[in-house]
Amino acid sequence: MSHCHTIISTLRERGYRITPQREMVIDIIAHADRHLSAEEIFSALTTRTQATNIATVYRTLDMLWEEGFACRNDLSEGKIVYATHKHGPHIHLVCRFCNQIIDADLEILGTLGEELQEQHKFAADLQHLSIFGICAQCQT
Amino acid sequence: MSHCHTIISTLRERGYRITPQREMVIDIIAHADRHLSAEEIFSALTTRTQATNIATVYRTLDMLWEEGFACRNDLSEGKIVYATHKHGPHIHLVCRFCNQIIDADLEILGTLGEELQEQHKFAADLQHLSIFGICAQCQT
DNA sequence: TATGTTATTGCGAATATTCGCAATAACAAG
DNA sequence: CTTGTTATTGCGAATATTCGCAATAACATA
Repeated sequence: MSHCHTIISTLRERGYRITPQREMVIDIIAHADRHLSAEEIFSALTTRTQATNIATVYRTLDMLWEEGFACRNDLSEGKIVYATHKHGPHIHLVCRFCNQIIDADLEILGTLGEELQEQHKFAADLQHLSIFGICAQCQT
Repeated sequence: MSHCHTIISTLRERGYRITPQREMVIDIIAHADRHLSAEEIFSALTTRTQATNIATVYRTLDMLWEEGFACRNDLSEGKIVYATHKHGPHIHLVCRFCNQIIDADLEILGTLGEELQEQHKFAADLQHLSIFGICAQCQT
């Protein structure tokens, strides 16, 4: 089953209604090779259908983010960008210069989740974690 | 030397000009007991002076964030909030329900910084790290 | 398949954030 | 203290994001 269909059937199981708009938004960000802004997603959407609206795009993206299927990064350049979590949970290394996103395995965090729970009674959602910094190419 | 003055003199050393507006914004967020939105900071500012503007507030907050003196969190509730890093670098545990921010010591991350450098050649800026999740009170 | 419930959409308005540019003011140097 | 350079401000416009509400449509049930 493709990545899109996995997301869609999971959403259905969780009680969400699957609308064409939601399917198309999921399809667009799942097949993008980089993070997209809401405006970019909206304009990709309008090439497929006129029955759409930017507010719906924002709502869908928020929902996907809350359900753990998209990441959401304020790159401090006037907009927020979105992408799907393609291959299961992982953390995002966001380059401040080129805005490239590198995926890293969750296990690099070691016992961080347990430690936060022990020391601060905090249930961390590490699947949403984005770490800002500078990537290899931009360190020159 | 107070926390505000430390920030201000460091900014001056780094070549920034210190304006009354900047001093007041720093003072406001440094003495707040929680994260403030730009609008809240702006209205606190207008009680002190009329010579001010919301765009300047945003620009000052961005600058403080870039220089590592403020954190900046998209709480996904329609606005971004800001606060100073009061007692040296630390990470922020942000509760998704009550928006409370808990400070945690950087050392809880262990060797994460080194590992990211080794495995991904990524120079992580861990002083800006915010981890979302659910705090103790909201876990009931 | 037809129907009822209610989540979701589209729209327009409200709010939040950034941008461009001319005027101002911080501060280094004389 | 005065002057020159130029970073910073204030303003208004542009853009980005959210909100309220009536109309629509997804889907469970019969």
